[in-house]
Amino acid sequence: MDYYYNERMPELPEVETIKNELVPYIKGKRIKDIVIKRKEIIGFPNHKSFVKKSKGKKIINIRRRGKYLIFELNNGNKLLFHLKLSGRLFLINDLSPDCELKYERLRLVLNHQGLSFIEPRMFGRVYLIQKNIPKQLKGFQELGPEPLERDFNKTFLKAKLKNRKGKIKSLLLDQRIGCGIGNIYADESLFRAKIHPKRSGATLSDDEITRLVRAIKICLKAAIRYKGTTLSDYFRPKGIGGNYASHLLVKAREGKPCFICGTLIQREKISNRSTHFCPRCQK
DNA sequence: AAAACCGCCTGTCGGC
DNA sequence: TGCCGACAGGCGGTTT
Repeated sequence: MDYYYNERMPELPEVETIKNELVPYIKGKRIKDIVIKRKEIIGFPNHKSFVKKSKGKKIINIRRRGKYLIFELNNGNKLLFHLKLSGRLFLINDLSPDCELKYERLRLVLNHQGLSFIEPRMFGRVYLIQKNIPKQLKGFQELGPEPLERDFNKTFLKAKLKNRKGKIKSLLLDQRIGCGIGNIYADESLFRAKIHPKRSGATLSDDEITRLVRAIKICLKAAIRYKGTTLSDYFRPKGIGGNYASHLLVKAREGKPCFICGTLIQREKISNRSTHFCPRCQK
C-alpha cells in the first residue's frame, strides 16, 4: 500500500553530500552581500548583527558536524546552517533581484554566483557564532561523536545505552548518541543489525551493540556513496536528488517483502516517529 | 535523570 | 471541486 512519504529531512549522508558539492563553488569566495528575505530564518544573533559580522568576509572552509553545515569565515566567525525537515541550499547563477525563488529565505551573494537558503516550513535556521555558543545551540554543543569516526564504537554506545529504558529507535535519534542519524538511517541501521526498534536500550547484548555500530557505519557510508536519499524534499545544491532511495531496505517499503525473509515490512509509530521494520528478522 | 509529550510550520492527503 | 482536519517531522522546551 502506498502512502505519502514524509521522510524528507536531510540527515548525515545528505548534509555530507551538500557539503562536498558546495566546497568547489563556495570555498575561498567572499560574501559580497547578504539578502535576508525572512528575518526569522536567522536563529542568532539579530539579523542586523548577523549581516554586520559576516558581510564582506571570506568563506575559508566548509565542514559538517552532525546535521549542521559550518561555514568558517576569515574573521574567525562561523555560519551554522541546520536544514531541519525541508531546507535546501541551492547554487544560483541568476543574481538579479527580480529572480524570485519560491520559499527563498536568505541569499549569500558571492562573485558571479549566489547561495540560496530555501526553506518552505521555516523550521531551518542559520546562526552566526563567534566564541560563545548561544543557548539556542545547546544541542550543537552536546553532539556525540561522529558515527564514521573511530570514537563512535562499541565502548561508546554501550556506555550510552547502559541503564536506558527508552526504545532503541528513539535513543538512536538522540543526537548525543546517534549524531547525524535521523528517521531514515535509524530504521535502516536497526534492520541491518537485526534489532527490533522497540527494544529497550539497556537490553542490547554486547554482540547486538557491535552489530549496531557496524550497521550504522555501513548504512551511512553507502548512502554517502549514492549522494543521499531523495524521497520527496532533499535536493543537492545543483537541484538534483540523491540516488540511495532505491537501495533502502525497510524505509518507505511498508507492505513490501523483506529482502531477507519475504515477510511484509511493517510500519508503526514508535515514540511518535513513523518506523519501518521487518517483524521477523528484527528481534 | 530520563522519558514522554508539546509546539513550531506548511504542504499534502483523505474524507465528505 | 473545494474545504478542512489530520499528519509528518528535528529538536528545544516543558511536564511527569
